[in-house]
Amino acid sequence: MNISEFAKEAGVSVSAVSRYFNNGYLADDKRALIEAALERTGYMPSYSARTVRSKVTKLVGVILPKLSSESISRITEGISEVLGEEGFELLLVNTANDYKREISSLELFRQNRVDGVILLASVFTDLHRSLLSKMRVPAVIVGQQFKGFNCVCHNDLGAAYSMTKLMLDKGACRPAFIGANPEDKAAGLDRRLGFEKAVTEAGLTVDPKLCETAKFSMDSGYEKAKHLFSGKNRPDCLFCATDNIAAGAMLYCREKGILIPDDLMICGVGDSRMGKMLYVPLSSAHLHYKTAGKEGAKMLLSEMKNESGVCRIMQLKYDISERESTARQ
Amino acid sequence: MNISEFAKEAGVSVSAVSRYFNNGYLADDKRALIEAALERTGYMPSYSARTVRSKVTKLVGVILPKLSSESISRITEGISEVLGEEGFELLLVNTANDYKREISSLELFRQNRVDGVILLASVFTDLHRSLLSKMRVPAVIVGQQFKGFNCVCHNDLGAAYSMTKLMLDKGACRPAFIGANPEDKAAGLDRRLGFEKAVTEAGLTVDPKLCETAKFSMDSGYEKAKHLFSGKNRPDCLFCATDNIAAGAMLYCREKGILIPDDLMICGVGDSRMGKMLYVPLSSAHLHYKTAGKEGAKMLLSEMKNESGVCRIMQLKYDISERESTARQ
DNA sequence: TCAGGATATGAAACCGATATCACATACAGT
DNA sequence: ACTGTATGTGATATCGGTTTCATATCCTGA
Repeated sequence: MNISEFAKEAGVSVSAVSRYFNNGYLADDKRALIEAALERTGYMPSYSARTVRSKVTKLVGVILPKLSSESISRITEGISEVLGEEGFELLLVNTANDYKREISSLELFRQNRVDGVILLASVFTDLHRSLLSKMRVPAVIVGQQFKGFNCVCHNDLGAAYSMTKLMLDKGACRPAFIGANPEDKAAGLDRRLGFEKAVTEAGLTVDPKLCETAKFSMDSGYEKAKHLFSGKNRPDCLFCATDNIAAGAMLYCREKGILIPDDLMICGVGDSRMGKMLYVPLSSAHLHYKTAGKEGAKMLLSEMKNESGVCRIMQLKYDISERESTARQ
Repeated sequence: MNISEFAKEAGVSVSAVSRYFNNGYLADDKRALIEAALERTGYMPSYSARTVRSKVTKLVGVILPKLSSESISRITEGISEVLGEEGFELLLVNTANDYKREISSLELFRQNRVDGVILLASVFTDLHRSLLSKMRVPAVIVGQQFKGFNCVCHNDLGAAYSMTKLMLDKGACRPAFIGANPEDKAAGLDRRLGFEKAVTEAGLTVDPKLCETAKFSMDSGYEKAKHLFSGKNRPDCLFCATDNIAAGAMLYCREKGILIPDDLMICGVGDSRMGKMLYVPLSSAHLHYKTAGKEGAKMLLSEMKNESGVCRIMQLKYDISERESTARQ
């Protein structure tokens, strides 16, 4: 059933029906006629038809590298909360860390499908940049800083620095590092730089043999920890770029009888629910993921309202959650 | 730029452009002309305009009660994987466990916005039923069994039964229970019934004083465990409806020096990543969440292809992950 | 040679809404 | 009485595509 059939059924004009759904001028008697007919027929205006003419989709495209990750799902929750309040729905694309899908989703969103785009991704390339600037709707990047675009990001360098410093201040002198792919500027490169800054500032040198690059998984953390402890120079503290990596490393320590924090202090980033529950509660940098999602959504909303054109960058603060894994005297 | 402007720019007819994007008959020379103009202009056909006429949205609505939950994000990942392969996008609604938003989303999806709907919800009412049957597109429910509709669900009763039996078989004789809201048929009622079945079969009786109802959170598990241990009749084994609840209970035990598994065996349901990493690794029923999502998506796909009209129910099996928390001799 | 299918084409109707327009009425202020 | 503003109305153009239709050409096999 379309609007003209429905209008006939209700005994009003097509325009009246359209006005009913769009808060235009409408007399009460017509309103009642329409409501009665609505009861009888269950008519619903077609979303795409109204979008063709009005150009308003009330939809925001969200591109994610993964779904079942605590940090990402928290960010998404923040996004969904803020946009939901404003009547926006989410068109979600899970790229499964596939570069091609990231690109093809950005292409997809050029078909006037969405009023705005929020992009979470780990590695940014020139192709991203070119597609983002071709975009006809506002876009916000969450979790990474990408020059020339609207961003909400964390202070990854600071967080890594503080956590490493925390351990060095307690007397550790052979710091080890398990990080992520340095092409990922936030979780990979910046956290590495933060670690290195703290080590250097403490008057120590970064031992390349005590630095590993892992994937974002517990298994990978376990393997890299094994590798770290196979060398001669045994570390006495370990900074991991994520809590998951740290959890894997701790699993290895538990198996091998390496005592935490006595033999090895260890900390992560992200302050996951799991970290608090490990056999030794994990010290971690608390990043405000949900806030990042919320702020990203707010930034997008304001971009969608006025075409400010000014590019904004927001960096969120972090907190230090100190627990037993670094509780050495 | 619209299709007729673009057609003029490319030097072909509007029909030719439409055919180019829809694999109709088209001569190679026109194809080349169009591709060249595409390079020059970056033209993209409007999604909503094509949807008005063709009725195909290539979109599936997914209604979730929450985003940042491991089980739900796993299900969603399964859904997204299968539908993504078939070229569908997800229109995601996070209801934040708000009953009204569940209903309003179902309303939303009646505007010809999606080709199908997947619904995850905890509590089902007559209103859900009535809206689902008014739906003009196929729908599949994941995680609950709801008579008369397509469902993919877990064997919650069996899982709870097996986990409880596991502990009783090891000699426990004062079984306790921390469950979820019984209006949630799957995680609340069925898991309770499974617990009760195992207890009764073992020749024991269910002690109401050893049965609590918690929320789906660690904090709530902690509180309910405290309450359980405040009574005179101390339990020697504890079945929790979720791993999160179990983790909270274990936290309490750790604080109070209640030894696991010696003083208290404990197990959960869901086999979360966290459960394996707790200070005593948690025994749990492994539910195949991602598979549930995948199967739900496949079921929806087949419904969207042919209007079978037959209602199907698929119940997935579960596995038992036995770990130290029930390792009593 | 001719029937008939596959390929190819562009004009025009159509999808189901909203926006515009010209116009009607009621009522307040001058 | 006259003007201006807010409210209310329905016919119709319009949004940007797809589908239909009438028609043309090429090739194959009988």
